[in-house]
Amino acid sequence: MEDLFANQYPAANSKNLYADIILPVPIPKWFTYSVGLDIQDQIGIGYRVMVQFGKKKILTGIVAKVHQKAPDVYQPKPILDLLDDFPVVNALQIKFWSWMSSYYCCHIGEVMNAALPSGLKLSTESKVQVHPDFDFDNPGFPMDDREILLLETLSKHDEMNVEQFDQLLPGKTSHKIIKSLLGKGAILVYESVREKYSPKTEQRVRLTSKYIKKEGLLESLFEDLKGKEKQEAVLLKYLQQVSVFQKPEANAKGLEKKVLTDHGCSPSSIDTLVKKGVLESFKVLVSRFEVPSVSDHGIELSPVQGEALQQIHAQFEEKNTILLQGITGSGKTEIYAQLIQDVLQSGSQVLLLLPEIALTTHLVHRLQKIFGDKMGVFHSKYSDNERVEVWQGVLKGKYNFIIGVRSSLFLPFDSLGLVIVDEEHESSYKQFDPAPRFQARDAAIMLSWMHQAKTLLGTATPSFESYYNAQNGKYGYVKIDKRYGNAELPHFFLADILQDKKKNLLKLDFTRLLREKIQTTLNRQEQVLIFQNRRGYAPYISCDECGWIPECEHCDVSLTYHQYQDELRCHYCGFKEKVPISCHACGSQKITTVGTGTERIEESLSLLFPEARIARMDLDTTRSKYGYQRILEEFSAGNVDILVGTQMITKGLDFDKVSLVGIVDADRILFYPDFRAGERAFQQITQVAGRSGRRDKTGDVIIQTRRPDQLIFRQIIAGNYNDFYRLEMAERKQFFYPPFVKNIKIITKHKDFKTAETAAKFLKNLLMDIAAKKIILGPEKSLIGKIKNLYLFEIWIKLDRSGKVQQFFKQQLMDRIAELQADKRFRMVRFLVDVDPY
DNA sequence: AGCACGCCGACT
DNA sequence: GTCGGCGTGCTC
Repeated sequence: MEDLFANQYPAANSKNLYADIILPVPIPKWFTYSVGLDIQDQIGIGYRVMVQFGKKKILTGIVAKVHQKAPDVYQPKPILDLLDDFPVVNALQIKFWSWMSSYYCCHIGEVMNAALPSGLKLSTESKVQVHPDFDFDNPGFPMDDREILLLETLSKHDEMNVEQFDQLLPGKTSHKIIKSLLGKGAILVYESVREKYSPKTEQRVRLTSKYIKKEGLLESLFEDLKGKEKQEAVLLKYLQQVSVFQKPEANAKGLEKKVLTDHGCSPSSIDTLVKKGVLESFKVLVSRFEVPSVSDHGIELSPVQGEALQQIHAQFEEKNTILLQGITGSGKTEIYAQLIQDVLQSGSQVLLLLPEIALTTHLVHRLQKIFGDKMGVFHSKYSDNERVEVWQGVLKGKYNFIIGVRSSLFLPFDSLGLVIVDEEHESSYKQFDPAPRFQARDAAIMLSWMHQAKTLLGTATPSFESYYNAQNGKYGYVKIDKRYGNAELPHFFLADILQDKKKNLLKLDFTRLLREKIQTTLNRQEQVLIFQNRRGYAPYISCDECGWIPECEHCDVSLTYHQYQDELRCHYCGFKEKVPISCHACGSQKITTVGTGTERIEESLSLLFPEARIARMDLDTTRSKYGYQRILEEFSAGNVDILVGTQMITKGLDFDKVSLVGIVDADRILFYPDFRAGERAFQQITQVAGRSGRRDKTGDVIIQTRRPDQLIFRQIIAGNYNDFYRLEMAERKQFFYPPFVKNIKIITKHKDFKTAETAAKFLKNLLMDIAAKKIILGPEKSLIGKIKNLYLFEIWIKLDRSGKVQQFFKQQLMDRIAELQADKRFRMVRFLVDVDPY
């Protein structure tokens, strides 16, 4: 197709204004378009524009920069349309995006994709129409059956989109036919933009004003309605719900139609009254969020909390970021609430980041009670329309306090005063796929700095990075080591799995100690949490005769057995298959499950404690929007005695009746081939242990392990973070691990093993030449060597911490990757760059 | 990432 | 012959 806008170039160029546009394409370039005279006065940073990209594609992008520097090698295309009266994105956001793209080595278009709710990203679709000049009886060219079918279908509709034709005709033939018909002038093809966000509306009715203004009219109306019982009922119901004479303004607001129909009024009789001019029907825009009532719950701080708050205020005088280490149950929520209130009163905005799992819990409800409709919630399970509404809410100043998951960093804040990152150690703050592969805690600190705001990192078990920064004075540091109301820390017990096994005391993965403790807890009518960080029934199944293990066809992993659906599943690509009846290698029928997942734990518990009510919380039981909430509510209502779960149960559960926490297999957490394994084990065990015992009760924690001699257990039990930190840090320093170096991981991905490997080797050689203080490890096959039929190789880079070195190296790195991708051997290789990987 | 262009096999 | 495969180059 020819360039439709070729004739517009000269006019658009006459005043030489250009705009750099961020487009949602993964191309590491800026795209400069010319700004037409008609929009030159209006256009600015953050406006959405429509541009032609390539030969026919129309995209919406965001203006990143307006300038007068003409591109010297090409003639820019004009901006087709300015879509907004006000910018949807502010200059600070653009700055934040561009920081993120350069720090995390990705394209700014990818950041934009992550940042904008897709409701704001207008897309175009190709529409097809019969050409107005086309005459069916006299087409002027011979038509085949498919062309006739297509044209006939098309003439029955005003317009159709290309996807509809794909359903009409088999295969991909429709595209071809559309093209040929277009050439013959029988049809028109054009791009149409569609706004995806649709506001929610509500149908309401009200009494027309004449019945209120004119006395007696209503009485005579009832006369007229005699015998028409249904209509009479509608009217009576309305008058009962809305006191139209006492409060005329109430009538103006009307009544939701649904209220009438819910009370048994028929929709048709309502419509009749509307036709008669008695009622009038109208639509109003409503929010998708229920407005919680603000109950003026004051915030009350205990002396310990008050003391911590004082310290925070004092340290914010000098430091921009503070690490608040408060043990589980020390009441960080109240401190947050007080800080938030102070900042809101000064007129600034506040962002509170939470890991996704913690977002449905009581913390949100607590804060909602205090801050009411000033507070917006941004959840990852929200629909796109809901996200747009939160976005608009921030933009219009309806919400000045947002509590949300990591993507809420991208909301259009213009004057943040405080960012709080709760559970700052949580590894889910790191996004891996897709790019941008950002660490939300670190990005929050940057965002905060751009707003000249303060950042508070809260946790019971700090990440090594944050603790290190607190120790060396870069961050402030405040510690609370008393539980709220002086509740005591739980008692820890180590249960030796191997010992019990030898003595035949291990039953279905449970040691005698854990079984006995569960029983006594149940007898006291208290609740139990059982932690097992592995979902499914069993990690894998295996043939007793020859040891054959079913593996995924597309990935380099064994399949996990899920008993509930009686199938084998790949946790990496979602592949499923029926459980084999006999071994594929030797034909034996003796196939048994190996290892233990949450499903199996649930089953074992029901065998060991048949009278107990047991529930399970893991990815499989919480997929739906309110999945977590349902299980948590059941648990907190006391309808469940034992809750089994993965790390999900370590977050935000605050239940008074939990007095026992059991960790089925602590070794699974500890012995993991990763330098952070120790740190993670300390955090996870401490976190889950913190769920045991509240207020006046002291809880118990049972850790089952094969290696009770491990030093880390003693440190966890003593709550001695400091000792643990010191020892672990010495090791990290010795072996060049973060926070002493900056890690960058590069993954090459390709469908051939050899190509993926060679690409990685070539890249490594190129990287060795970069003049920067670094250590390069690999390439090595990834831990999981193949995922979704793509082979994976990894290169690890340990880089000097200085900002200058990092910036230089990253720039070089991206250049070298571009260089390699230009080589046709590696064209199909994907290079993933992961800065500060987990 | 899409998408069009271009050069080779297997069918009416 | 042509239809349709996917290698390769480009997008302001």
